[in-house]
Amino acid sequence: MSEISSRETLLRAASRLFRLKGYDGTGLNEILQASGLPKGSLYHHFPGGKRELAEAATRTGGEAVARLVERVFSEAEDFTSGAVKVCETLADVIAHQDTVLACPVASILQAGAHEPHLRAAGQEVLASWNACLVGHLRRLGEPAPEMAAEMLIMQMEGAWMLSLAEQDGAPFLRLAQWLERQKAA
Amino acid sequence: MSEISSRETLLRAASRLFRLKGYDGTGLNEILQASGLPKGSLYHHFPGGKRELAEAATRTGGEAVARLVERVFSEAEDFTSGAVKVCETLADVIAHQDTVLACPVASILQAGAHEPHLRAAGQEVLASWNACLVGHLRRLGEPAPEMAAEMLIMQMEGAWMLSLAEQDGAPFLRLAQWLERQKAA
Amino acid sequence: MSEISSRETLLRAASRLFRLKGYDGTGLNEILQASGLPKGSLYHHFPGGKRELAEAATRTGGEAVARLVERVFSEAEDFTSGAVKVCETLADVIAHQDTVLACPVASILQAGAHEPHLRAAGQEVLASWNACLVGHLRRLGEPAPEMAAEMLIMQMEGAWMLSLAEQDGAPFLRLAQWLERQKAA
Amino acid sequence: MSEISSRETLLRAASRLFRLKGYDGTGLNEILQASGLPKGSLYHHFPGGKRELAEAATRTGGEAVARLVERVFSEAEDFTSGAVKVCETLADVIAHQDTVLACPVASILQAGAHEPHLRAAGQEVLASWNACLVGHLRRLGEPAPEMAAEMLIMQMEGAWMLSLAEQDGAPFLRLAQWLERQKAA
DNA sequence: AATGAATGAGCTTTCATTCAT
DNA sequence: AATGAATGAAAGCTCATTCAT
Repeated sequence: MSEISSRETLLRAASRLFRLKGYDGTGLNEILQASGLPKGSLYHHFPGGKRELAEAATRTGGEAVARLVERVFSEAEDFTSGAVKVCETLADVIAHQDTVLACPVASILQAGAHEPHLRAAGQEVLASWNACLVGHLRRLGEPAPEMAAEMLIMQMEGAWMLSLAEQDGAPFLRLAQWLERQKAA
Repeated sequence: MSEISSRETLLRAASRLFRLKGYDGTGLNEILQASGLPKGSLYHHFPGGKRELAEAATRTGGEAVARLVERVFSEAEDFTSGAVKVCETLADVIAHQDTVLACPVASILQAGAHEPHLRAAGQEVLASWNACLVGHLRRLGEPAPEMAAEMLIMQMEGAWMLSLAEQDGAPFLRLAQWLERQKAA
Repeated sequence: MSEISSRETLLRAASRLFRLKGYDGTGLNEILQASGLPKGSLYHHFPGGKRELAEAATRTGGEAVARLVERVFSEAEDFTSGAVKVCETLADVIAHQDTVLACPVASILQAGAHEPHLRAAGQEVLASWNACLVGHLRRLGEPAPEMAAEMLIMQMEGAWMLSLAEQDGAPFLRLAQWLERQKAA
Repeated sequence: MSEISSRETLLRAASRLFRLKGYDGTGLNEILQASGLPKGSLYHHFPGGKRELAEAATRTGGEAVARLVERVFSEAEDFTSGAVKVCETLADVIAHQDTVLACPVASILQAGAHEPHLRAAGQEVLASWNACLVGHLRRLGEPAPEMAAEMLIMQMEGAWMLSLAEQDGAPFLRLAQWLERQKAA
């Protein structure tokens, strides 16, 4: 029980900090301190050290986004309404944070050059988002589901980057607005 | 003469390494070694240290992209053909690198949480891209130039992130393809 | 066990070196090398780094002097004989060193301008000497114990400074001689 | 003209900073910046670098004290009144500083262990004070002029150290008060 | 599945000094 | 008697990790 809790606590603190300061900008001590766990406990839950913790945190963060997409598109009537709802929800999540956190994938991809496992974890998460979207778009009869899915992911990644720069979720709202206009046209 | 060259050399090495491994993932020693300069010379050219060097490198990298956009859109006949050309060129640039480097803005924005100057530099570069695009789109009679410009930037940032994940410029080519289809529709 | 020993070793080496070369003149590497301990171990025992180490070393050195004063004055029959004995003992200690070390307080007080904690540590040590002396002088029926205590401390600090300049403990012997003459008068 | 001024400016800034932060705690850049002189000018006026500058600054600071002693004792009618006046003047000087500066000799003596020239400079200054005092005391018919002179120097060095600790010139006033009581007795 | 003391390589930065002009 | 760019050694400190318990 407390075991699960420890791992979970560690993962939550790590995910937040990696998204806040990046993989290389976050120290292990910082994570331990934020999670209130004893110093030596990290290597019990994550024998692979910082790398393994970051992989797991990336997947954890990625799954949260995947769940959001899954939930929204399960009830969506078409591509546009689903995409708009996802963007609005992300803008809302960001608005409730005091600091805008980066996309969990973006925050560890940069370290991919010296940590290939992290790049692989990022690729997997992106692939999972893609698979989730493609499934729903196919079901909704979208003409080119693969392309539409990848484009939405690109746009969301871009909106997330701009939100990070502006420290405001507004780019997601502008993306939502644009998606609606595209449909109207 | 050699002064300019030293500063330039440092800037070039720094820009490449920051885009390869991120701000926090790149050590000063690494940059010095890559530029072949002696240890003490960095603080002569950049008294503000790593931070100042990264700011300058970000602006340098940002200007290169701005020049590309400017050159392409100066000769473009409409929004789509310009956007497509820019994407194809970036895909081509990436294809000629042995490792895919991140967008110069994305690579330092992550450190913005603990280095506000870097976030500001990233914001400035994004704003300069935006201004450049808006000017051309207005000239080309694009109906909503501000929105179109921001959307293109979002899509390019997203494509760059996916390219980083895949270690291949293909996402830029798929974005170009999608842009052409949008126009046809 | 070895923990205590490590901390103690570090403290001893630091105390000696700070008194020999001053706070700012002593490097951490020097202290580590003198104590034979590995580089990373300092921050384990003294998380506050050089500052914390110097504070502790100052108090350690200050207590040694306080113990000497306490021991001598416990057996002294009057102020003068106690003061003379303390001075002669210090002169003897100095004669047995190959280099004259500064007073532990004087050696860190100079850095007080940029390290307020060190000034505070020095003040505390001086106050402890004063309290110790005042207690004994009161017991011995000295007419103005506070003034006599402070004067003796001043004279000893001065003698220590002259000893440092001459690299010889003779000033303490001359102070002892003067103290005896004063009484006779 | 400007040559003399430059050297003088440098000396004044150096003297203040060495007394404030000690020899090893003061950087050359700091001195240059405080004096507003160009970077390369230091080695023209003081080819021996930091060491030579500190030697000269020590002598400069020492002479100021010697002049004070000379002036006061020229008009003094006996040892006690002269000593009291010197102490009161120093207390007054200190009261007009925002930070208490160390004795110019004490501030460089600590570095004597690795800079023998500095120790020598300190010894010379102390000797000059002693000579000045002995001359006057002999003239005034003081019974043991050498001993009285050295004792006064010791007491003043000690008072200066306590003033540094307390960041207040009061110890000099208490020394003056004690000197008067001694005479009365 | 837990701990925290211990480690040494690495970090960014400042240092006193030199040298070509 | 002047300059300021250039230098590399050394500074204090943090890092991810290991290991004995």
